[in-house]
Amino acid sequence: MSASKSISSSSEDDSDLRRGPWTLEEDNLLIQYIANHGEGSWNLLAKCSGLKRTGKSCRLRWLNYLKPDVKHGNLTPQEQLLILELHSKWGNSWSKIAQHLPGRTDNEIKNYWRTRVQKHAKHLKLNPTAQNFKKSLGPCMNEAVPGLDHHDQNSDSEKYTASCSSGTKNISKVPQLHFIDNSEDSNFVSDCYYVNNNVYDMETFNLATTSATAPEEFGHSVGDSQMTESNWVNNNFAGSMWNIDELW
DNA sequence: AAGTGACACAACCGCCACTGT
DNA sequence: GACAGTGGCGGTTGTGTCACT
Repeated sequence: MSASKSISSSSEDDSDLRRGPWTLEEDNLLIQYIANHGEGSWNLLAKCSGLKRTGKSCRLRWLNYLKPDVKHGNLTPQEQLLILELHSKWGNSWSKIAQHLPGRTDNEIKNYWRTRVQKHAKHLKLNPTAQNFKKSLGPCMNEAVPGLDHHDQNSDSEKYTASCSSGTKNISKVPQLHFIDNSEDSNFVSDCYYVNNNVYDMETFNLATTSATAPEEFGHSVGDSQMTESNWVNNNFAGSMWNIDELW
């Protein structure tokens, strides 16, 4: 957008646009502008702020990275579980899922799903979108969620304890759901989730714990008898089962 | 120590829905 | 009612970093 460019054609406007990673300077410009004028009107923002970016790009940068309440850093086990739950419920409606994970963006969740969950599902020779995968997740996940809305409203701060923590990119150091490929580890039955010594059967999602943990140990009261074993997902599972040291 | 492969993340693209004119 | 513009969403790709050989 140099002054020397007096000839303005649409193609030239396009070529004048910056792409690729944002610089610190651009970030500051965007932050400053939004601080003064607020969010929204992204195209106008893009024009008036002096940024050589599209409105879309500005919006994306702000929402996914610069916005103050955006959490950076690793997804907590609770968040990971929630994503699994919500995805089993809503599919790839990332923005919808993101609404239930304060501070997390749809982009981040989408990335998480694609890079980890989907990949591991592939290793398991399951299509996460396929019927059997959903089926295996669905019943217990759906059952595990009844309090979901209510969680969202009441316990955000306690449930979502994600911190920005390290800021390092070494995600693998964080406790995560482990999807063990049985082709590599013959100790595991096929189609199982393996989480912290517990094996979760993909077919029924029964808890076949190797640590002799009875379902009732999760200390929940389940009104619905058919979901007794599955409710670990939503209750103490996340809170008590995850132990970084044990996992690593 | 160097090279290679895998992984995670940021950003872009295209499409769709909504709103205002 | 039709059209144009804008914003939002989901899918995809490119790049940088890390781990392993």
